[in-house]
Amino acid sequence: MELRHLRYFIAVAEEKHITRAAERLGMQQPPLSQQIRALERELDVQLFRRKPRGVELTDAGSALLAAARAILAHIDHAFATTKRTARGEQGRIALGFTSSAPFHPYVPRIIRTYREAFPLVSVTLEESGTMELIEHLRSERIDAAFIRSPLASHEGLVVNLLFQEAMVIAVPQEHVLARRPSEDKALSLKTLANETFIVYRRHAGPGLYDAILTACNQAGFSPHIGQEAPRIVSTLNLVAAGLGVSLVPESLQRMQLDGVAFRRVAGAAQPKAPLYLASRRGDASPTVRKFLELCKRSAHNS
Amino acid sequence: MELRHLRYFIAVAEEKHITRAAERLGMQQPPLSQQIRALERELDVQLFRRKPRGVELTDAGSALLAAARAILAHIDHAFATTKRTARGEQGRIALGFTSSAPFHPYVPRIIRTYREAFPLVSVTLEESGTMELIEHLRSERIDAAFIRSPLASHEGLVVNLLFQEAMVIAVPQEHVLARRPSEDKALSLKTLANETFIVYRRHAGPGLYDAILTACNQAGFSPHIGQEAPRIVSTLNLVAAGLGVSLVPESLQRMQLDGVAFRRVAGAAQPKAPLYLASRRGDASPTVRKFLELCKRSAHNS
DNA sequence: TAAAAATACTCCATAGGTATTTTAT
DNA sequence: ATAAAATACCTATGGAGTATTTTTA
Repeated sequence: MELRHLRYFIAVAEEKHITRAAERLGMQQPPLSQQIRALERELDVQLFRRKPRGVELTDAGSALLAAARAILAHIDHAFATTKRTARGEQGRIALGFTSSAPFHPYVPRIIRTYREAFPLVSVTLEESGTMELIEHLRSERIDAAFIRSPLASHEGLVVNLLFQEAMVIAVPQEHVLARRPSEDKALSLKTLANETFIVYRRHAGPGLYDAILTACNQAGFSPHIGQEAPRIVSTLNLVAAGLGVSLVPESLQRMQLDGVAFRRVAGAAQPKAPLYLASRRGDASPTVRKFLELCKRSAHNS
Repeated sequence: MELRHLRYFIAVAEEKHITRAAERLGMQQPPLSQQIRALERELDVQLFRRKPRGVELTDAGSALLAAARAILAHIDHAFATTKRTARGEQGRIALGFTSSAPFHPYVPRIIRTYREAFPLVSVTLEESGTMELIEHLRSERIDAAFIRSPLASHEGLVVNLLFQEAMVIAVPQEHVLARRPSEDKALSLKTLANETFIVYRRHAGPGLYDAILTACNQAGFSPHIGQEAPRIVSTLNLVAAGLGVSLVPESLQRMQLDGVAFRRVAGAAQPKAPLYLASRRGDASPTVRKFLELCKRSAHNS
């Protein structure tokens, strides 16, 4: 059995006339008769009754006609889906986030833009610690992850810098530094030299931890590290509870957390928090490639 | 595109190895490679990544694999349905009845037996007057009808006698004939010579009408015809109302209608009510043919 | 008897086979 | 260096064409 048989069968069934069907198919009557008979012999079923002015479908032929059309439609559909998948227009993509990433305005914007551009791709999102995200990337549980650490050393992964944003000082609302009147709501880092710092756990993702240490060292002091929070957002809860101060990406200000005051860092040397996109090196999935392209384009245009 | 391409594609996708897939397919590697490439060229999609130790599916290939399996299953299913249809095991059949037919015990039994033997055939039933049934047979609204008139003259239809059953006398319960004590509950037809007869309308189906007239004529009188009922069952309602007497198929006794008494016909010459099965001459539908065969077998065994 | 399908045959396109080269790790 | 896929070329099956016969209302 080949699709040819079904195509020929449909033509004959529609024309009720082998000679006319052969014309429509651009062939001669005898080979068409032969193929129809071959189909009937293979199925061991009479599909047409031969009449002196054409042919007519038997009951079995009618049943096959409906099915044959559905089968050809099924094939068309399968081919269209295959092509869309090859163009990255259809499929699945799983994305990971470290907890601070969704606050960066570009990240939700990228996701929204991607979903609008590729509505047939089902997108799943997962929030997790940076190290877990790296592990999930390797195990193909996710396809790309927004993280705050470069971690370029990881074999088989690529990490691209998407954005840099300023870091801001977070202090408890009741803290003396929050009350100090200030024209531009800025504080120099040096004023924090004797404060306790709340940081994001280094082994859960060293990016921000190292950024804070570097900034303090450049400001001329080595910070006193207090509690280490398991997630970036919990850093702010600890600050709100009065356990210390921190330096966090400025986009976290939109959390509107009671008990925390934010202050810009005074001076020219603004500490920066990077946002990276991690993915598998050489990932061949067109879906993922299209997503990475979109992210890089977005980063470039900002 | 031919089914060959899908079959080959599935084999290669499952083996992840063109050479092994070729072995499994009983062919050589180069033609298989060629067919796979032809499929990729036709779809304009890369389905496999060639690796030094075999091949692996691309995303598009995975999408096609699932679809290709579904398509082959679709074809298998279509062929099975076609074969069952050719054997009369699947499809539809529409049956008609004149109103008295369902009371004959063999008729519901035949329908039940048929449905058990051919559970995939959907059976629809319709009750109507004999002439309407004949018309619906011609217009292919129904495929076979149980009627009480031979009507063999109808061009293009075949009418087979299935059963003969005795006719019984129906008299109003309060009628003097119903009260007359009788050993065997029989009455001779002659005792009805002066009664008014309720009959089933001749133009709605002449079978019973003519049977009654013939029986009375043979008994030596010409019956006085009163009201003509539009359906056989309404004949009994008119008898119950005291408007006359009638001769009806004995199976109608199971109606248990208040106000009507039944009496066997005394004597050797029992009038008979026939039950016929009408169908289109040369109906090629295997479904219908199987049903007719079953009916004839049932009639023969009774 | 006439229209259409079936049969008998011929041809050739292409699926499949054989031998070899290229590729990728 | 090696396994596997690709390429080149050849063969032959069978799909399609031509001529004719058979079928049936």
